[in-house]
Amino acid sequence: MSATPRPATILEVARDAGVSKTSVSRFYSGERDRLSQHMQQRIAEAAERLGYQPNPMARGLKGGPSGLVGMLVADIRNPFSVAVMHGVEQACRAQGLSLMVCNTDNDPVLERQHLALLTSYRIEGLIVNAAGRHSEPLAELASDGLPLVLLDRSLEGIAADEVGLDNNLAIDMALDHLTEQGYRRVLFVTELPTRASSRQTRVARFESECPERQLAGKVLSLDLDDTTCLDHELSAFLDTPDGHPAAILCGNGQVTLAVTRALQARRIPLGDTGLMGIDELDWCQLVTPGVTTLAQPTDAIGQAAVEQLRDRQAQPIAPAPRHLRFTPQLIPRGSTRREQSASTTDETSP
Amino acid sequence: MSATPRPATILEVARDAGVSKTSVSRFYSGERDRLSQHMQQRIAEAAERLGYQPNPMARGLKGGPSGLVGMLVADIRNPFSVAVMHGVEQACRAQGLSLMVCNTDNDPVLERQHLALLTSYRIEGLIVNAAGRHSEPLAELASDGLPLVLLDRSLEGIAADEVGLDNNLAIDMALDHLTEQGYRRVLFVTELPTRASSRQTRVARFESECPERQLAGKVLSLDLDDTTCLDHELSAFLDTPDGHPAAILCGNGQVTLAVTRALQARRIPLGDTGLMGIDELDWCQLVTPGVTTLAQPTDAIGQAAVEQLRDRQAQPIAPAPRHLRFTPQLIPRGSTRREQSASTTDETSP
DNA sequence: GCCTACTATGGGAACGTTCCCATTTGATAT
DNA sequence: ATATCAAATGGGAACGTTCCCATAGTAGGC
Repeated sequence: MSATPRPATILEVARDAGVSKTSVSRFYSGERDRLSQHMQQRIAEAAERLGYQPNPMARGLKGGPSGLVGMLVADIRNPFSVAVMHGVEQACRAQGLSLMVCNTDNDPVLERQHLALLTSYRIEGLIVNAAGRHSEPLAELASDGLPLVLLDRSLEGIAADEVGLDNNLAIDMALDHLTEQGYRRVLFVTELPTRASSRQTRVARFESECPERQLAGKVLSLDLDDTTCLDHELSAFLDTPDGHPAAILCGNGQVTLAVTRALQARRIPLGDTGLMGIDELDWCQLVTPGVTTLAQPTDAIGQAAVEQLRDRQAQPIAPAPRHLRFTPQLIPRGSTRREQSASTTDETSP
Repeated sequence: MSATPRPATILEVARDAGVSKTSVSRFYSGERDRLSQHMQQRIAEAAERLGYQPNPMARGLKGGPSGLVGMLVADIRNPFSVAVMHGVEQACRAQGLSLMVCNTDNDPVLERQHLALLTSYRIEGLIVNAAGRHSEPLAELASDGLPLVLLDRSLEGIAADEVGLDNNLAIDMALDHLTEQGYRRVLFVTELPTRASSRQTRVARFESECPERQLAGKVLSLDLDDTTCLDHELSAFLDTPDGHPAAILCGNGQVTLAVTRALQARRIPLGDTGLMGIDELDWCQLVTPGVTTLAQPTDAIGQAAVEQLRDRQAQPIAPAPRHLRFTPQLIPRGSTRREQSASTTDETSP
């Protein structure tokens, strides 16, 4: 109905309090200790009266700190990303920072566009969960000195802090668990590893560790949109029993979902054929015997990312990139318990 | 390493092109038709050369259009919210708008805070999926003339556009389906309806429609954190068989998750006891016979929200609030198919 | 030829901050 | 006393835009 009533400005507060705008500015720029008690009180009162709130636009124009942190998420519909984002949010809140999240939908063009938006808003740091192995604009930003944290992957030619799962450890834990449960053949299903370094790391570790454990390991990397391929490869793997119990290890939540669907479509009971996934999901305990997972400490990861940003900001001269690797938590469930499917009773007795 | 190289300004472009900054400004403010062809070309070239990009801060300061749309999400971990958000994003992109999303975590204080941030960035419209029934700051914003769209709920004392599910229709469809499948007793489980109007609408419709269909309806509203309450009430409902087949209707995805967990903990097979949920989720087809759902057209809802915003922006004088109600899609699955377990009316089987 | 009207351009004052540089105190050291 | 210094405050020039209001030219109507 009415036109927007212009919010109070610093000048009005200053007039109302009978002081200079500089003092009010100081009051709001964390230089309160330079002001006398008396002045602080008068400013606080005037500001309260007028409902004053600093205008970040004007602040940003002049080059002051924006209190803004940007976050680039490759796929907002990935529960892992959302969970980490939640951790990031909490940490930002605790630090008095505001978070601006952009979803790139795995599209480099969008990424570029959002990056432009974020930088134009003078973000003080950027947390990236990007697609791809390489990003020109990101590299540029990093070399311009913008504090940067890479989530769950590294990017070629960018020396930035990295926060994520300890991928080697995760694979080791998964293989240990599967070995313990008596599986001797493992199929590692992952999305295209060319798209993310963490996937590559996992694949590499898987390939080097399987022999160590006398496991017959095989890697299947695919585009999740192509479901026929998954079906086909799954059949190929499962239809050559060779007497050894087989298990499938899924590289992330999306894969776990796709594989579980495929298995269910072929009416393959879980447990007998082992199933294990990286990333814990809502439904993992719901689908029949439960799906064993390696849960990532998403909150901790998000929080650590913000902390890294702050550290780097505080440093006058950029320190060497640090890599933080978190330990996953094994949540064992029925999908990797063989004894329950009593058909194959073997060496291990209760 | 190096200090951030200051991006080019409008003045530099103007100098480089040998024109005035006003002309450059016009070039970027959608007034190109006021410029001669020759001038347009020169500006375009100079801008290209210098990699110029308008600074939205400075633009926002002066009061120009920000091209920004804000979105307030009550709970980012709710897949429904994320799905709608995705639709909103797409629509914004198509319109050349930027989206700024804030998660309020169902906290009024946070909501207030984020609202302040968004308004300070001069958003041109706001899409709200808020917690609570009433919001002072929101009401204020709305009466100040900010285009506002309420997602999936209305707010007391706010006359804004609303976009969401046709709740009455949804309840009708659910009850029709359950009746058809032969269920005669229905428990409607919902989160606290005091928190959202859409929940209240659904409850009201449920209560008025059950008698019409000769259904024995009962409403259970609860705080999802309190799992013991759910267990207890579920027992009470299911342990008084009275001979009539019973079903549970879940008010949203979170409830469906909680109820499914509870049922599974008590080893109650689905289908025999009916289960149906509003909101489609990843796992609904995975958990054993499949969970019947009413899927919301989330993309369409998100897109409609942005469209509403644009419409309202275009209108010089605020039109009467419009309410857009979408039709859900019934996805029937095993959890509401009785005949399959019709052989045994026995409830406690291994 | 002169007034008006319109088109294409440019100058400069905002917008609300921050921050550099005063200026005004009062205290302390010489 | 005077010089020095720190603490407390204020004035005013940026920051990069937009937009109001000139200023030229150019055309048409009388």
